[in-house]
Amino acid sequence: MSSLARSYHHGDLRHALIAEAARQARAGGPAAISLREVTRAVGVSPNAAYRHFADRDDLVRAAAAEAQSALARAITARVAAAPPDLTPALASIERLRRVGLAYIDFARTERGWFELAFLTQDPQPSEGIVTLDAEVVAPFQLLLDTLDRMVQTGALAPQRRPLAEWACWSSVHGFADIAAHGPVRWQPDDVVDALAEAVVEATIAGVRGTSAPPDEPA
Amino acid sequence: MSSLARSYHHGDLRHALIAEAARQARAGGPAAISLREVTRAVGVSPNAAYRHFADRDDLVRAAAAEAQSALARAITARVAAAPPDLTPALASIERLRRVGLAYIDFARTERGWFELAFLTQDPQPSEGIVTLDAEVVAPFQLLLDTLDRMVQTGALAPQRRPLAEWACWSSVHGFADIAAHGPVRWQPDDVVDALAEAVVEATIAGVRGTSAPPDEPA
DNA sequence: CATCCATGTTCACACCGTACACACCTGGCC
DNA sequence: GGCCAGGTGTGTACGGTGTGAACATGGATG
Repeated sequence: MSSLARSYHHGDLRHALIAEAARQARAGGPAAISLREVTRAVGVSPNAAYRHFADRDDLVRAAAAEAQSALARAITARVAAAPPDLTPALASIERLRRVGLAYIDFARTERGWFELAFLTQDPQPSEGIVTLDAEVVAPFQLLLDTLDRMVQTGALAPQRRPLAEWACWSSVHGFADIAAHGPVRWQPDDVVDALAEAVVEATIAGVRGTSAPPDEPA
Repeated sequence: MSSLARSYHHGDLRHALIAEAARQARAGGPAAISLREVTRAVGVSPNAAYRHFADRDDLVRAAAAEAQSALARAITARVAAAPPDLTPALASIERLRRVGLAYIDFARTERGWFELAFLTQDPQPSEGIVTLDAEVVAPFQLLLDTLDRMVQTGALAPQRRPLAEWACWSSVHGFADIAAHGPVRWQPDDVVDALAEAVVEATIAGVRGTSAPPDEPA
């Protein structure tokens, strides 16, 4: 029952299907997920998937959760690699910078997962009005925490805290999308890097109310 | 030859197919464009499309151009409706505000076309390095013009002009995408309106470098 | 009138998602 | 131990899709 694999029942088909779906989406995005090909790769008949998912969309959504956590992991890794010898205020600002740059880099290097992670979740929950925090996903929560920490360390004036997450997420997500799908995509990497840095710095300066540097420090 | 329709040759099948494809994408986005259904609606056999497009993707790209010009029209209409009694500097700022809000509104009210307009254009042109302005689409050109006009009227310091288009486009496009696909989508309209306004104002202030509270721990 | 060729048609194929009926294990009952 | 129930995977089938190859048409051109 425990270590006997491949008998007739798979053992943990659900997770195997999700993993394979995520693998396929990595290259071609959500559209590249084929239910038949996923089941084929796992070595099971196409209809076996219907024992674990309502339909193809249901499988894709499960894979999307996987992609979101991959994004969250990329961000936390980059945040953890920050230099340790900073004042609390500067450290919290550095953290925001790293959240933004990691988000953008993820969109560029893992375009398929980025598309997958940002899929429209279909219907609003039956409940009447949804508080935003209710369906917040991990990557967004990381941003909220970071901004809160900036307030604690004095790097962000408390009256600037409200709505700051939208300004930050908008500009970083927007540039990430442009870098992944827009015209910027065909530019050389170092050009995109420079643009990304400029956008993130402008965003940080914008939420803090300090004026952005017109020139780039070498 | 001229007014004889429906004989055997369609007359202007190419444009008819593009129009129908755009019509289908309006509701469900690019994925909702079905080559067979498009040809069916136009009253022609599926493979007739292959006389005018290399494959389905080619048709979708043609429809995407249509969506882009619809976005450009929405923006110019909103810009044209600006109050006429403003100083040049204020008028140019008001114009930037209207470009941003029109972009966001288009994403919310014409989600399918918004997705369609922002499709990844596949391969970079055979030419080595592409200047960005080369493949600039109409909506982006409107933004560039607006920023240039702000410099002319003194509403934007010339040294802040470079890269300003990326800061603006990023945050506005990012919020548009979040409002169209992200969690914000399920919020009541007036909440989204308020957020949109806040994001646009923050973007304008950020680009111009105007903000009140001086708080510099650096 | 004869002919060319762009345009549209027909047939065929492989693939997809999925509904339905059936086959197989496995765990809980007697 | 034997048996039954039900969760899990299979087989078959249907209608949909994009697309290739061969064929038909009919308007423009000699």
